[in-house]
Amino acid sequence: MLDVKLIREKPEEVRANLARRHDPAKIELLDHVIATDKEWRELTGRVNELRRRRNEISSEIGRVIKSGGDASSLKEEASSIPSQLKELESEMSNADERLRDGLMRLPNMLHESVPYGEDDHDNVEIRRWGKKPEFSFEPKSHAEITEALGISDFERAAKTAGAGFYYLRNEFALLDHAVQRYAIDFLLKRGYALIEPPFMLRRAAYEGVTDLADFESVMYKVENEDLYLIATSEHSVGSMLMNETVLAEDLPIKVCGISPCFRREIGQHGRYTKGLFRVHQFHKIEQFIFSKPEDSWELHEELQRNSELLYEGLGLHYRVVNVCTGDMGSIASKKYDIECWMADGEFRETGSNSNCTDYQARRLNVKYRLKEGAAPEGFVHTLNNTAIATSRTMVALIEQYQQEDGTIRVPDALQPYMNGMKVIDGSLNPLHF
RNA sequence: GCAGGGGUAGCCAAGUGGACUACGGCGCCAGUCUUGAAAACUGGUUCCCACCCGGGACCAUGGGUUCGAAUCCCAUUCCCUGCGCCA
Repeated sequence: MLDVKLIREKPEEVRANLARRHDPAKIELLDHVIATDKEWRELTGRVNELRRRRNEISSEIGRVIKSGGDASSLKEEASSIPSQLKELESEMSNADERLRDGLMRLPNMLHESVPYGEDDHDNVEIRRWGKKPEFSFEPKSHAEITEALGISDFERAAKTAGAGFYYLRNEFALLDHAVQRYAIDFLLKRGYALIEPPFMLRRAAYEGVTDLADFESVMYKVENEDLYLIATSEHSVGSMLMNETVLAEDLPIKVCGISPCFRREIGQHGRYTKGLFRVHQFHKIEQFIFSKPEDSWELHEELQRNSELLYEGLGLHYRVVNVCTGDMGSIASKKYDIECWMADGEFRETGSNSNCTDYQARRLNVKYRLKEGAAPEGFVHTLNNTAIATSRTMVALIEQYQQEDGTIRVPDALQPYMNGMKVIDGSLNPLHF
């Protein structure tokens, strides 16, 4: 959420920033917010004036009664106020609700280093690591490879849960855990606190961390409960400090969040949906940081280095793109995506690194103070970055490490987490169906 | 799930319809004093509107009763204790 004062004081700055997004609806929304804010302030003034009168008369009544006098004429004068007040207050809270709703839908201010562009084609590649894998044979997709090895079963998952689900078997399930432990150990060594958070959140917490439109297209809701399955541990880790004021000396708070992630992925059918690339559930090791405002841009780069080192440790060929203005979601101020090379020759997103500045913190009301006992200094900044999303990382691993005989080489860094296994060949406790 | 007790500012804590402008203490900020610091004293400490005076809101959250609610009523939520259930 943006600071409404920024919108009041520098509306042209906000408008110019919004214009970079190629989304005229957001400009209209800004105008709506400005008008609603004006309306709200006017109503607030009238309500406060009426309340002042009521308070005056009421305390006068109190004084008269205490001194044994007759307050009935004063009471009569006061009796008309509550109904007037109630009407004005309901107008005011209506305006307040519309203002808040508008503010919750206005996106974050984009950082000046975000490249201008219309959609993901305009994202700017800033780095490429490793070599494109060379094969003496026609490389296959991870779905083909793993089904042939008997370690994945997408068909039966479609039968029992629908498209976008999977049964991972034996080496594949082990690989899922191996990449998680690999990422966890990497972050533990760097001082990140390990947190396994709630896998469901209430709406009030959720609204603080996510774009409201996501509720329609992304979130699974639990029936008859005010609970939503989390789409990433970013959401439950981020909302952990909701309505709290932390000490500056405790910042930055660096967290390694681990959780399953659940996503409906409405409207994504047909977009590279075969196999494990786009699924309704996966595991993710997430990096999350609460920081002082002045530190967030440096920490954004630290998070980026962490992700790249993780992929380099796995020997995966990847590139980094600076996400352009037209491809940016509403929460982040700046975002880097990491894209790994896949067997069809394309680089596809496997992770995403965002500096959300104070946008989430203002929604969640997470502040910091300089000393114990001091008044709050301001809102913290929040950052989040994928460490490893198991599904997509495994797609890249399997497709880049596939061998001509249909087996998959296990990267050195993962072998300790795979009980020393060097090659995945489907021989671990095979299932004959 | 049932029964009882509770939630007051950064922390502790008083307050059961009008003296609440929420007592008091600790912490924190500023000033006075001091070579400097401590102590002492004075003012301040959350949010909103106006920002010059000032006004409004906030006692877990949301409603209600009343001229007036931290205080009374209802719902929700969280914590504690006991019982029940349970991996």
